[in-house]
Amino acid sequence: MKIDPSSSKDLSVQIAQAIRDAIISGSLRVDERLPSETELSEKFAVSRPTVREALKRLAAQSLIRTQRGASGGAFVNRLTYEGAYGQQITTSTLLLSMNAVSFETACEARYALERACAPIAAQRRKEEQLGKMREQIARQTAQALSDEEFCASDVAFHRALVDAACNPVLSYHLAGAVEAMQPLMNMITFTARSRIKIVALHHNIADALEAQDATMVDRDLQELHRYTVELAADIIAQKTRSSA
Amino acid sequence: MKIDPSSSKDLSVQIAQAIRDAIISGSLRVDERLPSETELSEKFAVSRPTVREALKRLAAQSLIRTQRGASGGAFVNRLTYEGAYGQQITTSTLLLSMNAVSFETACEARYALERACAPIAAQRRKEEQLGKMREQIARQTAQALSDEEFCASDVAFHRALVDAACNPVLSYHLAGAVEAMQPLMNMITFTARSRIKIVALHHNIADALEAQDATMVDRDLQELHRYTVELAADIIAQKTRSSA
DNA sequence: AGACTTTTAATTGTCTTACAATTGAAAACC
DNA sequence: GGTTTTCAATTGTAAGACAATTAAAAGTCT
Repeated sequence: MKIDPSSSKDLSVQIAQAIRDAIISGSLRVDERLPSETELSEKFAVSRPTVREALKRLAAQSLIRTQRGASGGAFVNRLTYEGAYGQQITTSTLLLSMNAVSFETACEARYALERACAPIAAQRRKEEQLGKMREQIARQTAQALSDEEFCASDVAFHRALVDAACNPVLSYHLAGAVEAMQPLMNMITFTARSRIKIVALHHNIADALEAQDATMVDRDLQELHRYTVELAADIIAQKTRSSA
Repeated sequence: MKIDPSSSKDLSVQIAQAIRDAIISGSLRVDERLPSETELSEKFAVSRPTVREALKRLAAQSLIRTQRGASGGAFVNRLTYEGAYGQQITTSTLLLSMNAVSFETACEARYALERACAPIAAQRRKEEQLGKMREQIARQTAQALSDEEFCASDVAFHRALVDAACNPVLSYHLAGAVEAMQPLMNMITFTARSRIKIVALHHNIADALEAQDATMVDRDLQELHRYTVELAADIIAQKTRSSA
């Protein structure tokens, strides 16, 4: 672990990089304790605030966690699926919100990926995910939900569908695609009629999944995709009209 | 912008969160300059090192960039696709390496997602991506590549395939799935015979894409998936034999 | 001896002050 | 007017101090 003080890069960046490399290469294992901040500052020949800035960088990526007190210190984090989901979702959401991605583009990506999960999900679906899906359908049907709540329930339904594939890596990749759409979906106002149609499709999907009919699931997802884009197009048309 | 000093959370975490929220909500716009560290420390009533730790957290997520000198400071970053790709890939790679994901699981996710791009790619493929694919095929055929180089070229080929769908959101999501497999793929030794088979499939894929034959692309990707898993299974069997 | 309490030492979190390095802009000069 | 110099603002880094936290060690009582 050495750094180059003459490099153009900031010291805290170099130190963070050095520790990151040590973690990735495996020379620092999960749950292993890093040297104390004082020791690190001696090792790298920098001040403690500089070491701390480096550690905060790593903490922001949840590569390490810190604990106070005797026998405290910085520890290498296991990157859990839950943690990775979170990072994935915030990055995806930010990417979409900052780059003026069209609704069509984001929606196309989302449904393409979701349809990829469908055949696997149809094959492996368990009672647990089917239950979650039906639970969300019930929410969407019975209760008087706001548009935001309806949208959140929609996301929960689709996540259950993805999870039904029983492939955590797939769930991880899809998390970003599905959740990041939520801010865009929130712009849509779901009328009573459109809700009925969406819930009906959700019903079909859950039934088809239970019957392990991958073709049917795919068809309904396609229809849901088409209909969602149609709804969004209506909203945009309305806005254009009102501003004209 | 206020924070709660009595909260159980660290001040630098709270400050980072406050600024992050301001960015996400849009009250801080892209390329806008944040107040100087001194001003922030007065505003939040904390010391400058604490503010700095907060800023480093944000910089680690590339939400901001800093510049020294007069008229320097911290600026809100636009999260570019390139930047997001990078974060996506490192997170995905770390997730796979730290969680003992089986080759089959990761491979299934990757090919399922890639096959989702195929129909769109077949429809929209441009000369540019076809060229890149053929270029990588040529590399894989002609030159004497190490296993790592062959593998890297393979990744480049598949990224070109994904990019052919002309949907940057899709490319972003796939970047993690494809690139994160590389460390796992690097464990495979590609014999002359297996290379010939893989390159033949790449050829078929490129041809089918040019002919806009989505069905054929899908079939070849399935075969590539099957063959890759078979190769990996051989390696694992060899290792088990040699250790027994 | 065993359970409970107190002390202690290690470690991170934060503050203060200071100086170095960088850089754009204003001022001075030719 | 153009060039150079100076300056001031800002981030980067350093050093030292104290507060807060926490686990372990030491002490104490039953």
